[in-house]
Amino acid sequence: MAQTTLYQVAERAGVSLATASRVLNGSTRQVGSELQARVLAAARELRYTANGPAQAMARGHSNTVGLLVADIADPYFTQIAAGVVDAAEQHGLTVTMGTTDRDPVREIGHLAGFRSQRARGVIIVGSRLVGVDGAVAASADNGAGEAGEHTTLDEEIAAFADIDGRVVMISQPFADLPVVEVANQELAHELADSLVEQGHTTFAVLGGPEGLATARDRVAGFLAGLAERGIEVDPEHVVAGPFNRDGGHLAMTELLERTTTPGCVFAVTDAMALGAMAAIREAGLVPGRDIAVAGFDNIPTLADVQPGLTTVDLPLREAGRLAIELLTDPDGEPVRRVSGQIVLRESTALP
Amino acid sequence: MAQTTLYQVAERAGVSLATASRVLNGSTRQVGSELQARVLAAARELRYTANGPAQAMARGHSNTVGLLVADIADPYFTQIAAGVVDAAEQHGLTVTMGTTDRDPVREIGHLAGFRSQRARGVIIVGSRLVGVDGAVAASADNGAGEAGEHTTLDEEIAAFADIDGRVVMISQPFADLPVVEVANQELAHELADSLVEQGHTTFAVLGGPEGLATARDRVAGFLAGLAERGIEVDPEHVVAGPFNRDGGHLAMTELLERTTTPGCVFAVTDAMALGAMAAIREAGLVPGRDIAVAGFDNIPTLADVQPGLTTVDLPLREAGRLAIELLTDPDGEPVRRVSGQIVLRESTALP
DNA sequence: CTGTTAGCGCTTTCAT
DNA sequence: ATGAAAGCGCTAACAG
Repeated sequence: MAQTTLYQVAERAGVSLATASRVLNGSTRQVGSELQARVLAAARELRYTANGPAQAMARGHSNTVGLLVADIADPYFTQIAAGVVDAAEQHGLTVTMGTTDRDPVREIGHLAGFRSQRARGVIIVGSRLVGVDGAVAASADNGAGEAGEHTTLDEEIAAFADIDGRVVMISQPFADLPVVEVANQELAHELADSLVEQGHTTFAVLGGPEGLATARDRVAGFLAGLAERGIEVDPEHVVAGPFNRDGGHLAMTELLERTTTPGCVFAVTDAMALGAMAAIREAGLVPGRDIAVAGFDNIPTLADVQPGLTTVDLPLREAGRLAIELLTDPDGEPVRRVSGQIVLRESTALP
Repeated sequence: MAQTTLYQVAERAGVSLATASRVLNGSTRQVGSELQARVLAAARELRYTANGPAQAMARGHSNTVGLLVADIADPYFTQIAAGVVDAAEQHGLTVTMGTTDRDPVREIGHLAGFRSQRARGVIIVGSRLVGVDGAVAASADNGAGEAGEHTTLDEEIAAFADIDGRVVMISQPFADLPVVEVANQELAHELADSLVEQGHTTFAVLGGPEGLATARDRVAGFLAGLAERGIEVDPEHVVAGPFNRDGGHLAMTELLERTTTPGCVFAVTDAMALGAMAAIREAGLVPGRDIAVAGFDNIPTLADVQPGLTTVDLPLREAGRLAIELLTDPDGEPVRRVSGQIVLRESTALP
């Protein structure tokens, strides 16, 4: 037996399709309590469940929001996603996921896919590579399978406006899109302050890829904080690497091969810090004793390990929640900002 | 300007709607290369993107698959999700997420939601509480907002069959549903073997909640492995607790309050092991030296910490991939099995 | 407050 | 191989 349709419900309740619709979908129109009760009863008896696609088609949009992240297995994204999914559920929205692996082509492809689904909006989670946005030609690809076409992010975003969809960013501003900003720069600055106050005097920085705004901001903020305290960092001691555990390992290894070993290393990400610590151990040194290490993000799993990693705690779930707010409240403040908190632990405690 | 419709494409290409549809949607029907080219060109020029909901309505189902997990921030689920999303993308499917927090009511609610979306299928990721399934009455709730109704998991699954949707499980069998099984019991058994071989003689077990099949299987397998080696575990030394970091902490704390301290503690989850190690430290002991600790799952973030945690590596991404296979290939073997690998590290190395 | 009636954009028989 | 036309289930004017 197929699913019950609204028509069947209306029939059984002895009302018109329109009335049944009005009762069951929370329309603004009022319905007499008598009929209302009958419709409700009929719906229950028939186990009526609305046909989403049909509603979406009639209304012009679904109640889906797309979530675009670089890697869904990364604790950073995962926490944001948790906030998004949570808030979405409260708003009666369902979230569909796409992973980009930081590939602008895939990003645009997913955007086209979400648009094809007539998503209410999409959330793009930061750490996008900058400087490649508008310039990238991508072959968009939707479920219907159409001819390859060339589009840019801007065009894709404009296309979203056509279907009354909203695109919001988390952590990385883009054009005039609503955005949940993370105080990367300020927090990195604060972290530098704290580290200097703890007594550290020589530093190195493990930055992410050049094009990553998040990484760049954290590095900049950190160096600025140091500079303010009169500490210069040898450019040789600022080394870039992929934005993950292996990147940290790589960068740290490279750093250790150079002559002077810094007293304290700041990795722009906890994951990178993890890799860095591994590299330090492989070099026969003890992280937290021979070389202090600090990270950024405060990923939960690391809260209990030894030595505790000094890092910056970010309200990532909250950021996800705010993104949904941005999406559902078109008239609210389009720029939300979340800050964070320095977490000092043993990895940077001086003997 | 609104989105281009198929009709506009057909018009511009000078063909019928049907022909345009056949060219653009990969129908089985053939179209002359001449017209085909014209349609393709028109689609490209007009930047045509199919209207998903319309297609879903006409076809009777969307190309969405629902993914149901307990907690999207948990590394365990996160890895599975990564595999699912990956494989789904390759099959041209999009995945929409729901979190249940192990609440059967929410589980059923999401199932109804996915059904309402006319999902092609849904993947329920294990660690469901058993013994409550068929019996739980839940008020399902779909986007259209209907009257509250009472449904059971079985009914919800049956309803899915009505829309030609498939429900598959990961890690926990249910009814006759296709399932990706994880060799929890066997691996726990093996782990016990390895630990005994390493020289451990007295054990304690930090199990999850009673109703969790995954937890139960791991405990059972572990105890069986020990028994086979002639080692009995005092029932007092098998303590249950929530399936997460805090649960491990709780259980370990409880354990430490009892008189005899075991030589080795097996936590059924890495997360619990983490909590346990914290508790051990709080008691002034050193995990890996005073008390050996082993976990299960091999969550990536923990690979680099000290002491390295002995655990069992599970091909979770692969499990996710297999679930999509189960969904897309109705005629394949309905029971897939993934095993894993013991990973011995310092946390259980005897001095 | 309730019912009638067009569509929404696409797929799919059924003819030709 | 191509086209005409009938829905898919629901919403939203538009009339009472």
